Amino acid sequence: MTVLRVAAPPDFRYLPTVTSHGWCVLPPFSYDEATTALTRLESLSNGTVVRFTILSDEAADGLRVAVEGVDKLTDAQAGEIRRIVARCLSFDHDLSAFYALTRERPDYVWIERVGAGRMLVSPTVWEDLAKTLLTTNTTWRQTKGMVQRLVELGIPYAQGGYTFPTPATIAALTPEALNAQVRAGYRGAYLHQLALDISEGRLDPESWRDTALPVKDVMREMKAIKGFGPYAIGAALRLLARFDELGLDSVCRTMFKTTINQGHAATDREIAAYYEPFGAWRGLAVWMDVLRDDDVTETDALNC
DNA sequence: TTCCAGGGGTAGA
DNA sequence: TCTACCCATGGA
Repeated sequence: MTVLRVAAPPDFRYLPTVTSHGWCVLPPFSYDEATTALTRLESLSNGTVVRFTILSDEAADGLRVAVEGVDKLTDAQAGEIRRIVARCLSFDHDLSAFYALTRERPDYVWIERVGAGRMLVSPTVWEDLAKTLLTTNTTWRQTKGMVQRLVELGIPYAQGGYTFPTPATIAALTPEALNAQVRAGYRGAYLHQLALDISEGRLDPESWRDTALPVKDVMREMKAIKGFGPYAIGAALRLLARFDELGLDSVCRTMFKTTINQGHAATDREIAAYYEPFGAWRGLAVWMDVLRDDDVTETDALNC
């Protein structure tokens, strides 16, 4: 086992980022609530399959990353793992403009105080899209089951678990074979088509990371993906640190009803009006309200 | 049996 | 833009 020390940005907070939503318990991530360790299996670019476990190292203002699966890490492998960790924990995300907005509203000052706002994301946009698709019109429990069965199509790690399968791996299956394994219902065909479009070069989700690319252009490409409607687009945009869409789902609507609207159900239009003052940050503001409600980060909710 | 879940596609107005 | 209806899956 090799331990890497990874420096984090000054305003980075480990726990609010790792538990920013349910991704931390979807393989190839796993989360140990007792130790707050975040673990992930990854196939490095030279084919080495590693398992790395991230812990906060507050004394060093950074992270401690324990890497297993390779006797001695090369500099290139260590660099790759550092880049993956930085990406998954949204190191490069600048929240200062959002925090400036929240300082004007007493109900939202807690966000900057605890250092929330960064989202846990996957190393590839493909993985985030696939997982987002598997959250649509289903329960969190079933999402976890579908993702577990999906990663069983990835590369196995000797001591257990799998890496996330590549688009090419999924595209190489027939839609029927894919769904025989994943049991994703009607979503299976959408997932297969997404993998096919990426692996054959018709869709390049990684290009969406370019911050110079207007969000409207990203949304146009997302809308063309079967299975991606308003919720999935908003959720996927949030993981790309673009918060222009609300991405409302049943969790958001329930939160709004119970904690903001005095128990009264609101239309999506009314919810949108409430978050309008947050402008381009509204998608993050609504998710922070969900987090404050604590339905998403509580162990029961994650493990149900 | 029916309902519904971190909804979305399609057809028709 | 809106509504009605359909869509696999599995737990309640």
